[in-house]
Amino acid sequence: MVYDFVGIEKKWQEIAEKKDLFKSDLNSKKKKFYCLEMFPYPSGEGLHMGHALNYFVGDILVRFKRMNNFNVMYPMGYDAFGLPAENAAIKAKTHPREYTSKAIKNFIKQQKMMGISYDWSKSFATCNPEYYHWNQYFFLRFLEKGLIYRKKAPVNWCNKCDTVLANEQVHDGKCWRHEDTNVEIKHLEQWFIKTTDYAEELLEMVDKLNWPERIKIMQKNWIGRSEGTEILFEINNEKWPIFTTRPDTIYGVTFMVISAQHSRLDELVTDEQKKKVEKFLKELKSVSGKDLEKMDKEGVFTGSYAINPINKEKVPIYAGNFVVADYASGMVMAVPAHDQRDFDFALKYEIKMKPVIQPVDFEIDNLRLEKAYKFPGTLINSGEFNGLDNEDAKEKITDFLIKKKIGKRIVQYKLRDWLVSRQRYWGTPIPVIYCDDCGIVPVSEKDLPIKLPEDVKFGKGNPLLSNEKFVNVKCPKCGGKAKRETDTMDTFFDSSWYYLRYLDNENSKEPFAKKKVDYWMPVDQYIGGAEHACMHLIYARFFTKALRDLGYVNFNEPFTSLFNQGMLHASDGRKMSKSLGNVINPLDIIEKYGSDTLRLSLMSFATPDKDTNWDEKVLIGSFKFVNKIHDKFQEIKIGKSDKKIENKLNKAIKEVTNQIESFKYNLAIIKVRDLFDSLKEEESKEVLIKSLKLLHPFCPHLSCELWEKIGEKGYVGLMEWPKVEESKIDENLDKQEQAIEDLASDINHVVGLVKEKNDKIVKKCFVYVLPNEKNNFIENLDLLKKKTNLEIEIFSVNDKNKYDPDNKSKKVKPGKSGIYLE
RNA sequence: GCGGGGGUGCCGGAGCGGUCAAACGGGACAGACUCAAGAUCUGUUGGCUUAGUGCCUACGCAGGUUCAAAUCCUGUCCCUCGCACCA
Repeated sequence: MVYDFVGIEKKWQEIAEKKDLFKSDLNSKKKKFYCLEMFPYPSGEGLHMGHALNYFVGDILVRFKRMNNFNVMYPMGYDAFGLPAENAAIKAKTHPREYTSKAIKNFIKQQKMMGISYDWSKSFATCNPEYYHWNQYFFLRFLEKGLIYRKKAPVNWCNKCDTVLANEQVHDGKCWRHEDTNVEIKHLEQWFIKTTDYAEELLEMVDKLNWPERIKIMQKNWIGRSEGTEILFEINNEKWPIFTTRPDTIYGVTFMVISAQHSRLDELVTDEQKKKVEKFLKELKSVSGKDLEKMDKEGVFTGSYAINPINKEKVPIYAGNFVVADYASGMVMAVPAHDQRDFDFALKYEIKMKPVIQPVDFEIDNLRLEKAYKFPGTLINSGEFNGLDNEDAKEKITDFLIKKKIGKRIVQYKLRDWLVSRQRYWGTPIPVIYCDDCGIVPVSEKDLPIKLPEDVKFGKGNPLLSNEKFVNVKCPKCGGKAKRETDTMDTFFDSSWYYLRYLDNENSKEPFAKKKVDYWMPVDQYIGGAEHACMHLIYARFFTKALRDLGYVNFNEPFTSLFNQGMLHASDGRKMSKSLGNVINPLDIIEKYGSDTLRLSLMSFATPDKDTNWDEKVLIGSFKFVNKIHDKFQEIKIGKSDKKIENKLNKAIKEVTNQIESFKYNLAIIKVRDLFDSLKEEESKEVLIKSLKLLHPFCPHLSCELWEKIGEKGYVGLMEWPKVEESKIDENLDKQEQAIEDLASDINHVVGLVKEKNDKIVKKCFVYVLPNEKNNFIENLDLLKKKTNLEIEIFSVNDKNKYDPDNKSKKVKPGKSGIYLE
């Protein structure tokens, strides 16, 4: 009978939807399990294979958890704001809202066709005012709390996006969305969120998370904690703090470098040097258009000097391209003898070097240095600290500076505050009004949501500026003329708390009811790609902590466990992308083979966390299997099962359970397949029921169909997961099976030899076995015949009437039978 | 440069101290079924050797630890991903 996967899959999808089978239940007595996949960005292209992989990983787990008596929350929504949609809409000459809602409809249709068991009643899209209302609400709360502030700062600007970017959105000096576009530094006044307030906690709690190690490492590196000393250098009678992790080298300072982007650079530039500095800054801009990687360390003398507080030495201050403006104080003390960057710079500009650490194995003082010496040693040229071990000296010198009130111990982080304003249309309007008299005035809460106006002109610059009704408002404080903020929020703001909104998505009074969030949160299993390690996953963690401190939630971390599915590349090993023309659309596969086959294939050809290349061949094995068992169940008789299958079944239950729990779906599928391959034409109802339950997470539609076929009622996916019956697991049965395998393999081997050597065609096989083993072979005679394709006769060695012309029964040992062929 | 992950048979990919010439799938070859094809089922698929044995060579390369290594350690090469002048 033909396996009509299209009809079967549609049938069961409709049943699930009509009966609302996957609805979560706030009042359940069961243990809760909140499973979440990173919500997609609905593009016009529809779902890609990576989405499919992501959702299958989650759906398998969820179906398994439901069957294991968990009250499951499994929602899906759409990260619908954002630049790509805005750009795509402009290109298609349509409105972003229209473009997005079309894309979302398409996504939903595709996700339903995949048979993912979401509770659709929880869904929402972030571009709707019912959602972004609460973005604005939280923005105001943060503003109130001092967690959001506005400042002029050197910010990253992408010319293609026409907007500023957060630090996290700059990869390799390029825009995260435009690999070919260098990010420019602009000095602009922007909104920032004080993520750095939580740097320490974000770092500390990483270790407690059940997340992939590499993600944790990436976050730790991103947060980048380092301990050091802040030292006050005197410049033009003013104290300037600088940060160093090497206070032990302070006597070796021969110059200072201030970042070329430093906001106070001007103060240091003397009139004589002004032209040179300006020239340098100009050149710097043109250089930034080239390859940042190959950029040399360059700089220019500012004309000013700093006084080293420890020895009162006067050292020149340079402006340099290699100093990061917004890390620590944006200026460094340079110790060319012991830091490679400073060394390179000093060499280039012929600045003197002064070694202050004496290595153990050579005389540094008498050597012309070829590179900086960065290793341990003893202090020299360092006044009263001479002779100290340098590690020791770090402490002693810092203590000394503290005592003199010219230094302190501080901790620095690489993590920057989160720049959240964007000069684009398709995002949440920032609820702030600028009044000439009152300054920055937050929009009153009762006026929320500030709706994104539909009527705008797209072109150069922020489209919101084109709607005067939106822009020109009265000041809420004084009633005078005022202008509305036209920047919108970074869409990462939207995705920082969406997991909370699912739990109460229809609430119009508050972002969510605390009671519901208390029950469901934190997310027990989060699933998504690794590309968000240092963006979404940091923002969401930050947001949770901020909400906790504002009293909205009572937990510390949003995502207890995280699973990263591997990257699925095209068959040529390259990224799947439209421009390369190597994209495989999951829908095409589903139409051709069915969603169960796609799921089974994606999950069985490698562990799901491994990066893989797509290969259409992987479908073949799964498709064969699915067809095979479909056919098998058309004929199957319900009756009795033997001990062998019960042994296999129970072992499978045990193993599959463990393997699903550890995401080793590929191995679980092997066991399930082996089990189904072993089912005979007649099996007991119990065996069939349990087997179908094991199959269900991997082939939800087919398992339902076969469930019905064997006369069972209800939905398999809501039945209880089978329990292992240890008493039915019998190692002896495995051994017996192994004995048959071994014998068959021996016979085949010898048949081969005989054929080769004597050119003899074997017709019959006589087997001599120990009396206690004979039964097993007799019982499995058919199997032996099948495997060897021979007539077989079995004799016990003590059988006096046995036919044994070559006396092969002499060879018989326990576990080893004699064979005679003729 | 720093930090992750990885290099396994014709291919994809398990395995992560002994039970490993290495799960499972694909492919190839052979056989059964069939008028025939497909599907299905069975077997074979590193080399030599052998009436079912024994040996050799193998898990990127080179060493080492161990009675024993695909599995542990060291070095090295290659691929891949993330961060990148953070003082």
